[in-house]
This record gives sequence, C-alpha cells and structure tokens, in this order.
Amino acid sequence: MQTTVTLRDVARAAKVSVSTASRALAGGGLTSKSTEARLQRIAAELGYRPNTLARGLKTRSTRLVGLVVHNLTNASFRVLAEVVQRRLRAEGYQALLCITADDPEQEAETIETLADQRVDGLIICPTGHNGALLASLDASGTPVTCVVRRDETVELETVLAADPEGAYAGTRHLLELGHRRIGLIVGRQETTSGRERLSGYRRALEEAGIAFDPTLVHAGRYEPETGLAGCRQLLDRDDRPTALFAANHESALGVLRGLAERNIALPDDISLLCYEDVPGFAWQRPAISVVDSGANAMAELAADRLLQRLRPNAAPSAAGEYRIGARLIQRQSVRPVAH
Amino acid sequence: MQTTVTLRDVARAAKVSVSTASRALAGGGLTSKSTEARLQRIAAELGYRPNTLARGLKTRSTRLVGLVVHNLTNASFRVLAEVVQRRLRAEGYQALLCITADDPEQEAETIETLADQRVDGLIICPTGHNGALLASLDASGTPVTCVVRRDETVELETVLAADPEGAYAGTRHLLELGHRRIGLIVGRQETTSGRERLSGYRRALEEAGIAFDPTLVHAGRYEPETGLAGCRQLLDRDDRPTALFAANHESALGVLRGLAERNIALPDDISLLCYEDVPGFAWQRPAISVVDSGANAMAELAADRLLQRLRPNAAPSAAGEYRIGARLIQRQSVRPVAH
DNA sequence: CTTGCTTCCGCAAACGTTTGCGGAGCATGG
DNA sequence: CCATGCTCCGCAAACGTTTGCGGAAGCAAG
Repeated sequence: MQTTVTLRDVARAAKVSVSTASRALAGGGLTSKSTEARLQRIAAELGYRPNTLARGLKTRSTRLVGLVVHNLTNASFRVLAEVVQRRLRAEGYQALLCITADDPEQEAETIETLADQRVDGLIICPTGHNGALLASLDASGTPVTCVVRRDETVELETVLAADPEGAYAGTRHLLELGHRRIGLIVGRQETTSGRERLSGYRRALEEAGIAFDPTLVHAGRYEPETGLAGCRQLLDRDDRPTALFAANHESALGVLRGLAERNIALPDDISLLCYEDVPGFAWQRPAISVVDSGANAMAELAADRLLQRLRPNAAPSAAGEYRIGARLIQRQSVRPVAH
Repeated sequence: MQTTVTLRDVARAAKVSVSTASRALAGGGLTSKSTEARLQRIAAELGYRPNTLARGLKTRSTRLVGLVVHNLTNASFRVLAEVVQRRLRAEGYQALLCITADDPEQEAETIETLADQRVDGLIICPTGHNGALLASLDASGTPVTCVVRRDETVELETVLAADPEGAYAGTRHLLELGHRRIGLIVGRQETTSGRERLSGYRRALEEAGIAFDPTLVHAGRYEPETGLAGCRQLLDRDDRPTALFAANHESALGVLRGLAERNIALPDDISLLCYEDVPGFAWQRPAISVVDSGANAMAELAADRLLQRLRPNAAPSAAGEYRIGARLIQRQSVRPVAH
C-alpha cells in the first residue's frame, strides 16, 4: 500500500513551495534553469507522477477522447479503433473505447457517460438518433467528429468513405467484364452508406444503359445472415445473376455460405465482388476481389481532424465533410462473364 | 458554451447546503425522504451531472479500468475487448482500451499512463517484461488480472485458456481419424500458449505411441506469414503430413494460402484443424474445423474476477490461476485419412 | 542612496466533490 | 420539566493540482 507521492512531497523535499514545484515541472521557463533541473531530478527520484484527476479538475482538460463504435468485428470499426488509438496516443491522448451495438439507447447513455468523464473530444460512428446530444456537446466546447456514418439530423464534422464512387467503381468493373445481371446485397436504406452504395450501383448501371431492376437488390443489416438470405433469394431466380456484389465484408461471408449450399463454384459459376477488404479475403481461396473502402485512411483522417480541433488555437467546429476514396483490388473471385 | 451546472447550483436552487445536496443525490438515506426526492427533481430539471474528476479526486476511485491487449485483429483480443467492455459497463465501469502491439516498451508506457489516470483496475494480456510494474500496481491497491497470457516473472491473478488440454483434444481428434503425421504450426516457444499447445500435441502423440518428430512442428508469431512458411516447409517433405494443426486463427489463414499455392484441396488432399474459432471459419467453404479456445468465457471470467476484487469488501489479491476449457467444433476441413 | 526594472518565487484561491463532526429541532420516556 | 436520543442538516476541511497576484531579491542606472 504505497502512499503515493504528491507534488507537496516533491516541494518539501526540494524546500520550495508547491507552486514553484508545479511551475518547475511544467518547464515553461517560469522558474530558473537551476531549480527546474533540480526539481526534475527530485521528482524523478521520488517517483512522482502527477494526479491527472486533480490536474483535469483545475485545467478542465483530461487528455481523454471518447471513441465510440458499433462493434469490433466489423473491419472498419476494428481498424478505426486501432489507428485512432495509436494516433491519439502519439499526441498524448488516451482513447476511451465504447461499444454501442448500433443501439440508440446505448449510444445516448454512452455519450452522457463520456461527457461526465469530461473527455476532451469524441470520435463517433453515430446511430443517427442522438444528433442533438452530440451537437450540444460540440457546441459546448467538446469537439465531436463523426466517422463512417453521418448523423443527418445535425451539422457536425464528418469523415466518410466515398461510397457512391466506390460502389460505382465496383459495379462498373463488373460491367466491363460483361456482366449484365448483377445482384446487390446492400445495407439498410436508413443508413447513409446503404443508400450511397446503392446509388453508386444504380448510376453505373444507368450509364451502361441497363435498366435498374429492384428485385436484384437485397437490403439488410451488415451481417452474414443478410448475405445468406440475399444470396438465396438471388439464386432462386430463373435468370440468375452472373455476378454478386456484397456491400460489406460480413454479408460476403453469408454469400459464401449461400453459394456453397448450392454448390456454386467461385468464380467459375458466378463472380463475387465485395465492398470492404479484410485480411481473410486476401488469404482465402479463391481470394476475394474487393473494393477497399479505405478504412485506414478514414481513421487517420478522423484522428487528424479531431486532434486539429483539440489544439489550443482551436478553430470553432467547422462542420466540414471529408471523403476517403475507395480502391478496387482485383483478386480471383470475379471473372469475365461466359457467353 | 454552456456553463456547466454544478452541485452548488443545485444546492442553491433548493436552498440547502452543498453537503445536503450531495447526500440527497447519493441517496443513502442520509437525508429525509422528502428532501431527497426534491433534490433529485431539481437536479434533473437543471440537468446536473456530477463531475467525475472531482468525485474521483475525493473518493480515490474513478470508475475506470484499463484494458490492454496486443491488437484487435486477433480473435481472442477482439472478443476480449468486446465482452469486457460490455461486462464492465453493466457494473458502471468504463474501459480504457490500450494497444501495445506486444511491445514491452509500449506496454510499460501504457501501464504508467493508466496508473496516472488512477484506473480502479487493470485487465491485461502481458508481454511478460513488465511484471514488476504490474505487481507493484496490484500491491498498491489497483487490482490487476492477467488474461490470455501469463506473466511468469510474477504472481498475479490470471485467467488462461486450457491450452494443453485443447491442443491435446485437437490432435487426439486427428489421431482418432487415422492421421499419423500431423504437422503443427504453433506460437513462439517463449510464450506460455506456444509451449502449452505444443505440449498438448506431444502428449496426445505419445499416448498414441507415436514418436514426436520435431521437424513436423513450425513455430513462429501468430501471423498469416508464419502459417504460410510453416505450410510450405511441411508440404515440401517427402512424407507429407496428412493433417495440419494450425495453432491460431491467423496462421491458419497462411496455411490456407499455402495449400492453394500448391493446389492441395481441403479436405480431400489434406486435413486442417485450427486452434481458435472465428466467424469466417464457420461461413467459408469448406468450413474449418476448430478447437474453440473459449475466448468468450475467458473474457467473461476475467471481467468477473476483476469486478469481484473491485467490490468494497475486496479480498486481498488472490493470485489464483483460472483455466477455461476448450471445445472441439467439427466442421468440414478434416476427414479420416485415406489408406 | 534612491529609483526602477527583471527575475524568481510564495501565498492563497480555486476547480467540484465527499464526509467527519457537531448542532438544531423535535419527540419520547421518566 | 429535564434528560436522552434520534433525525436531519450545515460548516469546513480535504483530495492534488494550477495560476493570478504580489513581494523579495538582485542589479543597473541615475
């Protein structure tokens, strides 16, 4: 039961006042060079570590930022958590990781808790139901940047994937290989990403002079189960699609299973393209072609933006929107259509 | 720029002293029922939220616990993060997630930072190089429980997978199907899990009266590259193994790739069993048989143990060791050996 | 020797809570 | 009517910092 050593102890050992000790350790040149050095030494010898609570109470700045995501299995969120954590730490911040399971209620509770903790900032993938809460946080001096998803009810700094372009590029890739009937398994249309990925798909189709067929798209949650359901539905048609475009990596897993169920071989019998890359896709067989949504870059940018606004000369929350470009990665799961 | 409402404001509005306000909101029956209700109401109306910093400073208890893992891509760590976070929150704690990349230096820094934040407890997968630091934390009243890996330099509460039994069960499963040459791809022998998984493998072999052949095992980091290298090495032998046992899910990815390189079909040409389950394995084709190391249960137990020691009537750090049983899940990637 | 300027440091207040101690009010029992 | 006990509340100190303000030295110039 070590009695933790406080600033008073350091000051007493150095025979100076607490204030001098504080200033010396802060090192802003507020004390003479000699006392500064001396106190640094004594503090080190005593093993002094400042109490962040007390400091935070006084300075109104814990160096904590909240990071809230839906889960950690989704690839975007996983890399988001990893790189944000790393970037923040490099700048002396700590990440407070929270998981909402995409549930507005949990999200609200989480945000409140984080506010109570007096986090300096917040990076969040919003559900879209707590805009007011977020906005008031941001307005009251705790910068909030949204990522991956946009909360449409409110104006906040947001960094997103270039989903329309990504989906466009992906379906266009399939079209160029001769595919005409392309099944799309996409996210719920209440979400930005769901809508945008669908719209990119449509645009590519229309440009190619192909009528949009709504029965070729299956929308649902980003889970393997929707992939499976969508796959079954699409495969049951008389005019079976020659290619499938799964709009996220988890639904692609379901598609894989669905194909296996019916003994449909990839890529011989059908082509599969997937939105979002994940290590397993590169390693498995056949390797899955993807359009990489740029989760890494997105995370980096989100961290950058927030850190920017965390600096002393903070610009007053510019509610900008940033887009991260997508990138097609060709592997083995798509091939030209046979005729 | 809202001026945050403090306890003083509530007290003033209710025309009582700050202390009464504090007690009323705490609700321990230290005030009359009526004032308690009245203050609850007023606090709610004013939107009062207690300042956790001030509270922590006074009570010497933030309700924060550090959670430090090597990364988030490894399945064990991912579910660890998810379930620990969930369990903690259910009890009113917040998780402070840190990532060390299995680097002792980053780990040391992380631990210090967490100590500075005055976390109430720590759940950590240790590198094994900062035992002293952890032990002193634990001794000074901040319970530390290790998970997944044991820090052998020191006595701390630890919850581990039953690796020897798991590996034993897995290779035994293969043996029962007639396999005699079983290639093992395993973790570095400096880690507990690496050694224990190897020892389980050996024991099963010896029980079956098969001589242990060190050239059949390939040890390395838990990464796809290790799996690939190991796979190549094992496949280059004249007497090629009839089954492969990949001792973690990431190396299994490498094995998959290695097999594909040489056009070796699963499970017709060779069997593959994998330690650690991961959603993709169940969905992909052929579905990979695994021995599930029980990451979920491990995480639950770790959280339980720590929470237990966090309770007021805290038992003085019992440095126990807990083991989580493994479970064989048969899917499609292993089959009886052909003769 | 006084004046004025610089450099360095100490005093004390403040941040927003919690909590030991004691006091006021009131009822109860002798 | 007094002693006693109980219930409820306020005073003030404390947790460990940071920081505005003022004062003590030191030194140079007049």
